[in-house]
This record gives sequence, structure tokens and C-alpha cells, in this order.
Amino acid sequence: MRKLRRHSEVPEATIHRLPRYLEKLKLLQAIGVEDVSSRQLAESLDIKASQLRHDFHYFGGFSRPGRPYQVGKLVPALETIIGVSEPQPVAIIGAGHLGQALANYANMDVQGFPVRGVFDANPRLVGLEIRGQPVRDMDSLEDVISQEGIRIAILTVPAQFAQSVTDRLVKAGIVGIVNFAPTDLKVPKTVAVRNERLAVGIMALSFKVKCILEGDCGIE
Amino acid sequence: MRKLRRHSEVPEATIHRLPRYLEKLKLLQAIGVEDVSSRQLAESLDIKASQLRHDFHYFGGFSRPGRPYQVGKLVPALETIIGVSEPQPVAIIGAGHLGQALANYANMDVQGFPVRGVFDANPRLVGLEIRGQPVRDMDSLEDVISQEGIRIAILTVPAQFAQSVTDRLVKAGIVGIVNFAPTDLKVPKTVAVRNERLAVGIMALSFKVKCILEGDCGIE
DNA sequence: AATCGGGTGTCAACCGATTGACAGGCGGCG
DNA sequence: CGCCGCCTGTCAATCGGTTGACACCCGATT
Repeated sequence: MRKLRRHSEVPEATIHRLPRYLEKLKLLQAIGVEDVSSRQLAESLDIKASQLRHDFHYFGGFSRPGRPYQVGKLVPALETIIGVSEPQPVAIIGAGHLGQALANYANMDVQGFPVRGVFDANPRLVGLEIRGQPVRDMDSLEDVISQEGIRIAILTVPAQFAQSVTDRLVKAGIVGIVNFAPTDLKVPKTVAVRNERLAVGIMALSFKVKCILEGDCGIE
Repeated sequence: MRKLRRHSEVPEATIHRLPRYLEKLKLLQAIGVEDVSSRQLAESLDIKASQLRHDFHYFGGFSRPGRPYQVGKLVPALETIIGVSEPQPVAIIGAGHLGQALANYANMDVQGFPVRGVFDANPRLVGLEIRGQPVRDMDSLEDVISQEGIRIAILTVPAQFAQSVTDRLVKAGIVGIVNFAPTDLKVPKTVAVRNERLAVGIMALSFKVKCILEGDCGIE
């Protein structure tokens, strides 16, 4: 990696592709592939090779020119760029069905995001064990976050509680929030939020489905 | 709604905003709001008013010019456009934690997507009741889909089974798939797929978090 | 040693999406 | 009645992302 430009210059669209690159590269690594050309990698991800090179270009010099990328170099480089070169502990707030699903989501650890705290306000859920972790009472939120050095929280509480929980998280020093509640959160500019809205996904799909069923899609 | 252009001309980015418009408008409707200007609506969604008008412009004539939008007109119009003017039954394939979370996801029905079939290959899960619905054996997949007229499937099976299940779904007449498996599915062009990759979301967030922690974000 | 095939880095053209500007409609008020 | 403020529909300018083209590099092969 030659020279890292300021992160702020990396376009949003590129950022969203980085995890996919990493994912695929880890897969290749696992099956013993050492070299991979931009074309191979791009095709397997269904994107254009020029785009992939363009993306990598933001970070510069992953390969000696004229030679394909070396998986063994690329993986740690991408991990560093993305920020998972060492495990990022995360907290899950809300141990409802979705929260439990995520806490159980096998790859969480493997992907570099070990779950270090699951919280819920419902006393009935508190104490329950999920993947060897107890569901904790919301009271301990701040303590656990600071003790474990957690920077990222996953929010799976009902929409009506999302904002107040968020405020607590921000105060407790959380820097990034993955928000599954169907609400827009208000946070200071120093906190990053990513909204995962399940319902939006299925509706956008529904539009296309309608489109297909009505033969209205531009496929002649 | 004056004159509907071909759906294929509606930009992707607009499509992804439509569900958010609908969501917010339903909310407004619920609290009795009748009129809403593009500025109000846009601000509450954190987008520019001009963009909102531009989006609506693809479908034309939601309001008499010079007058604000009427919530009561807009909601059904959007529902028709998105394709949820009548309930779209969906199937969930894979009754693991994520599948169960989605099946339980309260708003599914309300959003216009009643779950009409939950399937799993694991005999231990088959028969389990989720929200009054039994988990069914994969054997009955095709039958249920055709009997219930299901067009949309939500895929929450492990990655290794995703493609073979997809092939069955396509054969059974499914037209849209929301894919939660971390794999790219191969489908005919007449089937729409939307990938929801949970891990990608958290990684993209991690990049920004790193960015914030390193003071490298362009915020001077 | 020269050549060839395949590779990356880089740039400029292209394309789609966002934004700002403004013409024209409507209702309320003096 | 005429004006004023607020509104939408629409278009043009702008911005960001994608794509294709090409210069240059490398190792293998003749």
C-alpha cells in the first residue's frame, strides 16, 4: 500500500464494495489461491474489472504493476483499510427476535465483529444465554461499553425507543451504529449511522416484481 | 396520477426512496395530517425538496399545481406504484434465527407482505409454530407457493444451499427473491433479486468509524 | 535479445442522479 | 380586484460514479 489518501475522498460507492472484495478474497485465500487478476475477481463479483482497479486505485499499489494481485497481500491491506485488522467488539441493543438472530449470526466473530454485549430492557429476556453470552439489563449498558472498549452498536429495539437508546449510546462513547429500527436517528456528526431497513428492501423488490409481471421492464 | 411512464425509466435511486415516502406518509396519515408540502416531507426524511418533487415527477400529477400534496391521494398512489395496493403474500425459506426473526417481524403484515409459508429442511424445526404458522417441510415448497399464489420469497438459508433452493423457487414461479445468504444468486432475467448482506453493512460502517477515530474524515 | 500475452495504473469520456432555479398556479387578505 | 406568499412541475447545471482506452510493466518463450 503506497500512499493512503484521505478517507474522505473515497466515494461512498467504493466503500460499499470493499467488504465484498474482502469477503471474496478471504474465500479465495481459504481455498489456496495466491494470485488473482482484476478480471477474475471482478467477474466473480459481477462487476467490471476497470471498476475494481479504479476502486483499488484510491489506496494505491496493491500489486507490482504488470503482475496480478496477490491474495495474501490484499487481504490484510483491505482489512486495515476497512478497520477490521483487529477484532472490533460490538454490542447488540435489543434482544428481540432480530437481535437474537444477529447475535447468533455465525459469521459475526469470523468477520471480525465479536459480540461482547447483548442488552434488553425486558426483564424476561435478561439473563437468557445467547451463544454463551448473557442478555444484560440496560442498566449496565454504559459500564460494559466502556469496559469492553466497544465502539460499534447494533440497534434492534422498537422504533419508539431507538432515539433515547441512541442518545445513551452516543454519551457512552459509541462511534458507529447499525440501525435496524425504522426511524431516522439524530446523532452528532462524529457518530456514523447506517440504516438497515428490512422493509425498504422488500418494497423495492416488489416494485421490480410488479414491473416484471406487467412486462413493463424494458426487456423487449 | 396522470400518465405513468414505463417503469424501466424510473431510476434505481428513486425506487429505493419510494418505500420511505410511503412509510412516512402512512405515519402522517395515521396522525391525521391531510396536506403535506414537498418541503415538509423532504425535511422529515432528510432529503432535498427538489429531489422529492423530481421523484414524484416520474409518475406525474400527484397534486393540483400550486397546492400541497394530499396525503390521502398520495398513499394509495404510491401503494399502486410500489405494488402493494393489495397484499403480496411471501414465503420465508429457512427457519433459522434470521428466518424466524423475519417471520415474527411485526410489521410484515402491516407493510403489505403477509407471510404465507415458512420452510425448513431441518426436521427438528418442521412443525414449530411461528406467529400461528407452522414451519413446513421443504417438500411442500412448490405446492404451497402455487396454492397461495406466492410471488416473493425471502431466502434465509445457509449460503451453501442458497443456489439450489433458488433454482427450485424459480421453477415454482417465484418472481422476486430477497436474499440474505452471503452469495450471489444466478437467476433468469425474469426474476428480480435483492441482496441484503448484513455483514457488508457493518463493515462499511466500520470503515467510517475508523475514519472518525483517526480524524480523517474531512471534518476540519 | 526480442517478442508476446497478460497484467495494472491512470485518465478522460460518458452516464445517471442530485441540486438549484424559475415559470406558473392557487388561495387568502387587504 | 389585485397582490402576496406558498406551492408544484419542469428544466438546466452540476456532481459523482462507471466505463472504456491506453500507456507501461513483467515474465515466459522463442
